[in-house]
Amino acid sequence: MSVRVRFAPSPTGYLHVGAARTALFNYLFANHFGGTFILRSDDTDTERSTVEFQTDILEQMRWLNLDWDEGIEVGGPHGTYRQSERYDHYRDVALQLIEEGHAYYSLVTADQLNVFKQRARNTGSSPAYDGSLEPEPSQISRSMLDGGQATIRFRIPRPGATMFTDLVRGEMVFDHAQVDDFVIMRSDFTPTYHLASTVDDVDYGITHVIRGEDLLSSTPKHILLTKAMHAEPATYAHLSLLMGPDGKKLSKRHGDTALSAYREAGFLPEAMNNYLALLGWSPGDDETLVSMSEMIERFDGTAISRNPAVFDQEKLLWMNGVYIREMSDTEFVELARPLLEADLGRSLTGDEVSSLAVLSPLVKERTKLLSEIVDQARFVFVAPTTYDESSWSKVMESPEAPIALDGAATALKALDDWTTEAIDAALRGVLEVNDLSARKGLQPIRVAISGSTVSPPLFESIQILGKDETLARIATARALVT
RNA sequence: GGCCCCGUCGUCUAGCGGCCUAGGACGCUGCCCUCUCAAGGCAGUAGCGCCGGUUCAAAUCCGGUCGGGGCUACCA
Repeated sequence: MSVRVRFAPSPTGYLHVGAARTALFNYLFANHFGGTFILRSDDTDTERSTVEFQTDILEQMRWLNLDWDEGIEVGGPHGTYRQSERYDHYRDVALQLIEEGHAYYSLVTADQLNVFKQRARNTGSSPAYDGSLEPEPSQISRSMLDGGQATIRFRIPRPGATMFTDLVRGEMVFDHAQVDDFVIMRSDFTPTYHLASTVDDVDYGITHVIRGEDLLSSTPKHILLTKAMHAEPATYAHLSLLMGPDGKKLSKRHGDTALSAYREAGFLPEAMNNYLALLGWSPGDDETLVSMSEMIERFDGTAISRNPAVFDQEKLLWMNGVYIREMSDTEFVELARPLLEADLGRSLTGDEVSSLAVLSPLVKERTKLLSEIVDQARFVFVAPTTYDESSWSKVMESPEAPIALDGAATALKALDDWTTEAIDAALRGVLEVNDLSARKGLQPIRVAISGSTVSPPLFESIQILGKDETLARIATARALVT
């Protein structure tokens, strides 16, 4: 039987990094076994679900290149893959479960349940609702059921226990005394997550359910439901949760959790995938940098870690830098150009695009975030209007500054061969004549042309800038030096 | 409170009874390279939560303990 897995987020929030990792693991697992990766929308929470969130989820999935073979928007043999459009079907299943004695109309109130749970807490017994508060069937009237009061609950067989082998955690046993007679249909006759999700897993032929550990204790419910539907339960794999730097479950207060925020900050999807994969999975052989195809080849679901992982932005940042450095200059220009144009508020001319291409390998080397490119490269396209304050006071107020600037102006003006090598030689000549160290003599020039003591390599920068522009900037800065 | 999961450097992890004086990566520190910043090279820093047991031998197996996390909704 071929592998069929699904990622089934509920559109009640943006796609966050933890969910993205779950999606990734499902994707890798499916592709490793040549199976099918399905994207479904578990949107039974009509109160909190929004199209905005749904759109974000699809957008981020596509950005990460986690292509799904079946599901939302791409279609498949099971309709729209949105639970909100299958309510009739879930009702039929629920009614069938009642008919077969696996479920019942429940009239217990929230208040009664609270008392029940509180008493259980006080006596130290199980707080799982066992159906003991329901009225005698003979006392249930038609009007009670039609009055919108009744929910439908699944009847947990008691005594009993559910056992299953979790792919990452091994043998699991849950005593039914600890499992609630849970609601499968709300009083407004809409299905809950447990029902809809399980019905879909059965209908769609899901073979492996790979999801977060927060659903581990709900698994007995899903297995019992599946069996009540006369189906074979899937194999389950529960992934540990992602934590914030303080060891608490990753949430907004730890900073960005929305994947879109990482995209906007300038992270590459390749880096994101690589980093996320390492959170809870080991490719073996002490390797850290793993391409998507290598991950697919190695990910068979066996090397998944059981312990929770802290989402470490520092390492992600490092990895992003690695991926940026590894990309071709052409790719880099393609990514950098729109960023620069947005910053400048205009299109780049053909000559400017050429300059960017020459500059690319230099900027690429010192970029960890795509968003940093603009600050590094802007000076090539527009002369500094202000100078970085600390840069200026550090080098332009030194006694060497005017000497260096004047020397450079003279030497460069006389230079006809505008190559990096010639510029290098000319400027070093200036250093020698004036007995200046490279540090003392070159930094003023750097500040003059780039506005800062930090910039791409000087000689290359000057070469790209051109003679006229370079001399103009040196003159402008020189006029401000006393 | 009940049930469940987890516990190796600060962080992600390798480790499946002797190969471990515990390996790799990020970070951090120092040195080298160097026109700045990066990148790169080299070196260093730091860990098996604790207690007991099994064994000739335990990070690895068992029990307990402590700590962290999850679930305990007509949310998913």
